[in-house]
Amino acid sequence: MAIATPAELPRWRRLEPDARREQILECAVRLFGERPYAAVSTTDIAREAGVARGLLNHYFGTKRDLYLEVVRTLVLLPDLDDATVATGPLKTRVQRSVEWFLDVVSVHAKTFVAVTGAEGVGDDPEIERILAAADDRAARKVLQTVGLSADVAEHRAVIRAYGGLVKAAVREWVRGDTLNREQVQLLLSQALITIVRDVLPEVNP
Amino acid sequence: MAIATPAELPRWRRLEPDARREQILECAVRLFGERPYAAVSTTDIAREAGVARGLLNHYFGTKRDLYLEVVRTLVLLPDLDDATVATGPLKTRVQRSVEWFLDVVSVHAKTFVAVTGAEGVGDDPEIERILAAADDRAARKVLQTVGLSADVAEHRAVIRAYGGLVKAAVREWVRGDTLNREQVQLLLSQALITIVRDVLPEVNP
DNA sequence: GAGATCTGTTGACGGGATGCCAACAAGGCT
DNA sequence: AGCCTTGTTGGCATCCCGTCAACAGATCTC
Repeated sequence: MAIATPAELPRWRRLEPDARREQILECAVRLFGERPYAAVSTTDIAREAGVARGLLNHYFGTKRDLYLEVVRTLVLLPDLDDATVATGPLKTRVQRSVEWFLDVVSVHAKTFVAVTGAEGVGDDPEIERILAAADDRAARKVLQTVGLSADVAEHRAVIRAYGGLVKAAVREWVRGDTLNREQVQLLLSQALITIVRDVLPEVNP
Repeated sequence: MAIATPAELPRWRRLEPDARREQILECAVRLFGERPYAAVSTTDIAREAGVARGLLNHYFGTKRDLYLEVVRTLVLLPDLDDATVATGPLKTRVQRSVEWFLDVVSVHAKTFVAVTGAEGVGDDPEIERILAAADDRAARKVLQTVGLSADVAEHRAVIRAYGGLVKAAVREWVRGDTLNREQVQLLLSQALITIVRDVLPEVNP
């Protein structure tokens, strides 16, 4: 027996602002993760969330603002476990640090590649800023892990550049065809060791 | 004596398809190099080229197609001079190669950073493909310069990853605040030396 | 439980950008 | 001079986005 149909049932449900915002954001993350920015319309996101298009603007401002929120959500990396803050010789610390990072990445591999990948013409200062902040945070962690101060701006800059190597290497790996994890680990470890040993001491003002 | 003014002078000049195409492409390169994709309208490009908007579609198809053409144009790097194909010890060859590269980059610095800059979420397969091809070309050049075969897929993959380091480092430099050219050169040289010496031999199948 | 109130949500409007295409005209040919 | 080729224009139809006034769930009051 079917449930009795009420004469009037609500056409839409009311949600707490935080809940609604979260729900919309989730849909946006999914869609922006699948297709390029321009290929995702606010109509798509609204439909996906089962919501009027105008509501996106109400909660996030412009489409671009929503997009920035998505990026901010995706670039967050979990903090380094205290357990993995290594002691011992440089080589050991570096290797363990790289291992930890690859572990983390391998979980969110697809998303990670999507976020750090896709380089194209048309610098977007705002996005640049967000990613730069994330890179700087990562650089501080790396310096801390290998036992150096994170307060030297030049050192952080070098490590941020090293981050470019990390991303590119992970992309080669996750894309699944060209390098395997061991090879990536070797590359990243050797490079970081050289940087800490031979480069950082020279860029110190 | 001034030239006699004809009663009617042409409202527009006819150009050879190639010439017109080239002219439009130049304007597109300039604008896309300055602002993000979405912030450049076809109207802007058309106005800049002194041409009707519809002509862009006639020559390039969609705005996106024009954009891809711009990317293709920008990622081309001049070939390595034969003169700079170094002989001598590895260290010398590497350093000269890095120097050459930085020279090239410093000319197109602004554009280079714009092209290789991070766009953010939303992998664009087409652009990915174009940039990957360019990276692979660059990787072959590097391998050739340091005197190795470019036929080992794993080696090219490692060097493509190295390209990530190069781009990130150049960005730190060109952005003008964090690293200077000497520091970048040191970083890139040391890293490449380590890669050639300690990494490539290990990833050989 | 009926009405007042609050506010989350809708739907339509205006501005702007894009792709398309038929008509137009510049420049060469006969 | 008139014709022909085809590079070029300009307007139309469509879609996307931001705004905002009006609507209607949900809650409170009496």
